[in-house]
Amino acid sequence: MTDEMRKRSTLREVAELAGVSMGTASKALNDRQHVRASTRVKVREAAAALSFTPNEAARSLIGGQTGTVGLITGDLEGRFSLPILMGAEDAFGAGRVSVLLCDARGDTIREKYHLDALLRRNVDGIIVVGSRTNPRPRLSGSLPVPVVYAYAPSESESDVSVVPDDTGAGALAAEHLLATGRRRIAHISGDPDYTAAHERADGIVAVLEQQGLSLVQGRPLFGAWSEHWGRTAVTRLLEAGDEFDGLVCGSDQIARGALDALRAGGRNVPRDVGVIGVDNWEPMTIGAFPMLTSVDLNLERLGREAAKLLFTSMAGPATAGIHRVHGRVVTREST
Amino acid sequence: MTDEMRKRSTLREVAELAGVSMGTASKALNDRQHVRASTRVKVREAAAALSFTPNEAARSLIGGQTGTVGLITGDLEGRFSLPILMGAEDAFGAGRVSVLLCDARGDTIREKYHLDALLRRNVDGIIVVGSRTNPRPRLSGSLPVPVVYAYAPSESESDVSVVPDDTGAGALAAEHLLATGRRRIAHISGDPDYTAAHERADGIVAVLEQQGLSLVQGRPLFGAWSEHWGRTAVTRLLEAGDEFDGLVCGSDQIARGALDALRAGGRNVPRDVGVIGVDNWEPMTIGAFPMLTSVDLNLERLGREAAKLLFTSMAGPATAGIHRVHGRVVTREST
DNA sequence: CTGTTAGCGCGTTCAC
DNA sequence: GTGAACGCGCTAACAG
Repeated sequence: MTDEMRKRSTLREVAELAGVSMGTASKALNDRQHVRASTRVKVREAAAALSFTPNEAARSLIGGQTGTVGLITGDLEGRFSLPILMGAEDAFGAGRVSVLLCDARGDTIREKYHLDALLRRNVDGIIVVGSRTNPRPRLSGSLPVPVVYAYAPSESESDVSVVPDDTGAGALAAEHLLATGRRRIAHISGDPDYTAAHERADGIVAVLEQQGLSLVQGRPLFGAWSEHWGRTAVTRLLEAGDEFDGLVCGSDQIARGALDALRAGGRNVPRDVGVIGVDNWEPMTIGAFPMLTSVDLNLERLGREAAKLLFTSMAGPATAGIHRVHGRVVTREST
Repeated sequence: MTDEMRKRSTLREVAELAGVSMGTASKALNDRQHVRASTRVKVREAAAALSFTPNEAARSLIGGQTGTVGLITGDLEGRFSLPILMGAEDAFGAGRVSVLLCDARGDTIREKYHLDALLRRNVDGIIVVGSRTNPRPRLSGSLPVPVVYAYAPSESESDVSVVPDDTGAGALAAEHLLATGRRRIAHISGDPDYTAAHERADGIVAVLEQQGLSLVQGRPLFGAWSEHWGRTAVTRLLEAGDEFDGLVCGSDQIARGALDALRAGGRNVPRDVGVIGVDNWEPMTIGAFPMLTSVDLNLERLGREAAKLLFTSMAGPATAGIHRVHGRVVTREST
């Protein structure tokens, strides 16, 4: 661009400017012993004058570690990857570790491609983020670095995986509705191809059964993770005439549609029906009218957990298997 | 973890296994000349057997380039950063360049911190993504690598910036409403601290004036980028009794709130009022009822543009100043 | 065509 | 307390 294309300065230049040898300069800058205080100051000043930044490539060539981890995601929107990224930065301590983010777009070929790029760059570890919680095939080949699977667990039990506790999330939602006095509870969820849809439903049903209750219509209504489906499903429920006073929606988007249809059907939320969603996706929950109660899956925590597990895996073996991160209910106006 | 902790193999090992020297092995693997075909095959096989991946750190130590760019974002949600990330991957060719993503969370201290980390890692270039289109201070210091500012332009004209064409977006929205026969057009927008709010309004007003028209109520209603504000503002408009048949909303979220309030006020969309938003954020637009027409700011294109500009900056000076990326109207049911 | 050598920038021995 | 020498893994230039 302009004047800013200052060439990067090297340790040798710093040493020359300070009038010492490279070895001394190195020690001075890295806070090592056997350097006189006055020399240290001289070197530091020289480094500052040249705005010297050590070359990580050279450094990692020696140490074998790069201070870099790879994050391969299949999650286009970043709804899951970004909290995980932020969690990773938190867990590692910002600056100490940098994150290489690759978007595989759910494509195995691209995934392999990015994996190669990450290995060439000698990442110290890899986090693989899925776009749904269905188990996924492990990364192919035997890798020279630890891998942690986040959101979508690996099919292999010997891998380390961190997933949201979807069964628990369903249970939390059901318990919350029961606690607010609802007894006739319906459940609308998304695409039945998603493991999460079934697990959340299982969690709900288990809680209801403990109270001798069952779902309105006897089963969940599966469809799609969309507002449209939320409207359609509620309309059907209303037409069927099965009265209900509590509604668990498989996602906040479904819940938004449900709120619309309930209002259109003359039902007041929360007076006539309590509604709870899952995800606690704020643009959806805060924007809703009334504001939507939702189960937060604690994805940032999931991200931090994944980062911590990767961190321990980098030192030695970490506990293999599936780690579950619990959610929490965020209460708003709809219940 | 388990057996997979295979040590990384080096070129020397490949060379030994293939029974050649390192130099030859290097040439063979890098498709360089002066290697017999049979030798090349032998080396390749050895490399495959050891699942050898070249060490980029060593390679970049020689070439001075790391094949890595930094992306510093202040955009928490990733609404802008991720399209830009994907655009960058597209533009560079996936795998050739990897992206280090840092989240500065709008904090100057963190930004400086991450900048340092990126420089230590010898990135070939940096893209800075803002969370709003207001001009922002340039990265401090004279940097040894090119920088491109995306979404939020640099305050300095001598930097390279890429921003959405907000004035144009407003104009597109107004033109679209006029084209569908609306004449009495109101405009609800977000936080007036955002440059984007004013520019979009300017674009709308300019188009209306060309037709001898002006905004209902004579000026835009500024507030917040929320559904709540959309509802409030429309309610006020309806109460004021100023009739309108077209409504430009500064964001899709505002538009969602507006749709709700219009329905509550007995107005049919699109029959009585045509509504158009900005962002084309699909969870919002597709989920709306009726589905929302919106101006797409073409952020992926903005991302690709930023990546291309960075790419050219890496070779030589690129055109300084602010580059604007035009939006487009995505027509749905609300107009 | 293939092998040998030097050196990228840095940290870490060792001698001094 | 300081400096010189070696090597991390790789490529480039030259020698054979």
